[in-house]
Amino acid sequence: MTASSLLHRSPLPRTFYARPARDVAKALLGARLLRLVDGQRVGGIIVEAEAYCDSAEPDRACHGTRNNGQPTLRTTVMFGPAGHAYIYFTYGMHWMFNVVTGEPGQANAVLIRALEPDTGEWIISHNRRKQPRSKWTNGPAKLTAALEIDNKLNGTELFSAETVLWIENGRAVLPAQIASGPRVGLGKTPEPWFSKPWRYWITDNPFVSQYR
DNA sequence: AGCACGATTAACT
DNA sequence: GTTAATCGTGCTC
Repeated sequence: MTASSLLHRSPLPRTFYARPARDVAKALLGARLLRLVDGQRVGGIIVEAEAYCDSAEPDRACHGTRNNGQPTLRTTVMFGPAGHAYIYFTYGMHWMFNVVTGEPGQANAVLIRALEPDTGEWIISHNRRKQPRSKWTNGPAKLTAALEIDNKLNGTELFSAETVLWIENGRAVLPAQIASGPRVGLGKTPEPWFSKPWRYWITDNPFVSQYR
């Protein structure tokens, strides 16, 4: 393998993201999330994702619904154009990676919850040392730690030619292999939002997050 | 100005 | 199964 092939990028186009979050979440299963770290590609196959703010009525689980549905310093990117990275800090220590979907002015987004690592695994193993490979990227904050994704990448254009963070075509996933269920970690979110089946994952994939 | 909690994780018992 | 870690955000007073 040559040095130039290591740097090759073929990101999904902006138009891939410009549709409802649930459609994007399902289409992302099997795609490969990649991050350039010290000139090396690091990442894996997306195996679990959740849709937020994808309904006519305000999704009470969605950050974009807070502050009376108006953008804040934190959520501005969510309200912007599709194909950008919305990255936020939570629980005092964790970063979460989302892709912005839909039309500008709406706060649609998809949370990437788990990857099957397949690229630059020596870098992932360093970032996730002390953990077994099965737990390197099987959770939303685990994968950001593994791929060195933090606030410096908030707002990144995932489709630009020079991006250091992008998603490309990966593995084919048939509709029959996609499972769905309620989103994880919604806490006090009221019904019906608590139970909306807007979490999608690849059936039987061992890197899907474990706990509820 | 103060406060409760979060789109979680790892290390406990 | 239970709990500490750790702090920015949005909401209430």
